[in-house]
Amino acid sequence: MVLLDLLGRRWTLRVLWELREGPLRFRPLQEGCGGLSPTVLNRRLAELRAAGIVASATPEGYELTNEGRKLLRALAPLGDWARRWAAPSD
Amino acid sequence: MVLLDLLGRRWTLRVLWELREGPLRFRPLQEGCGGLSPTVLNRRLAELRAAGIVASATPEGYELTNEGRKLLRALAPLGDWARRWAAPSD
DNA sequence: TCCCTATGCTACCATTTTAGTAGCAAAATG
DNA sequence: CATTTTGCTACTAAAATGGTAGCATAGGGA
Repeated sequence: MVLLDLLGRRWTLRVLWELREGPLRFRPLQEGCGGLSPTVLNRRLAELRAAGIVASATPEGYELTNEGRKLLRALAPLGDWARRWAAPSD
Repeated sequence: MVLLDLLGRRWTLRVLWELREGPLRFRPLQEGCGGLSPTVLNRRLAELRAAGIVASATPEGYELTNEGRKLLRALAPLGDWARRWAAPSD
């Protein structure tokens, strides 16, 4: 599972998550991720761009490609699970 | 997303993946993950047990809890996406 | 009993990854 | 020009991971 290797890196999933509602520029994205270092953010962006999941910075900022949006949709059930999981009263 | 923090650690997703078909003992699990160090495997197992996703070693070995199985099902669309993604000819 | 194996797990240290801060070059704005 | 914002890199320290060895316990023969 090459995918697990890519997604199984710190901040990768989080970056995708931050981009779920539209383009973001470098620094807003950085802050959205809780202020991760530009070093790592840039590395993750490079990896995600190489994988065709995130598009290079347009005038609007970084955004998901079509593939990226599909990936995010594939991740949706995970979000549902997480909500129930975070609520121990269920 | 606390979940992203947990899953966004090396080998976490992989460990879940390895346990998808049934219980595994420590060393087989280690080998299934490509020979990751027992240090990290043990840490990941501890985290997953604390999260209620993996059950402590029974006589059969480690296995997913009900929650863990649900999580794996939530991860299934991800696997589908990954297959298409890994095949650029699609 | 003793020996052998397998179990889960920890100690130790080297390597890799990430964090944290500063700062650069290019483009846009005034 | 001066200023701001852009994406991004350099640098060092901290943290995570990798790799190997080994422990304590439990079980199974001889």
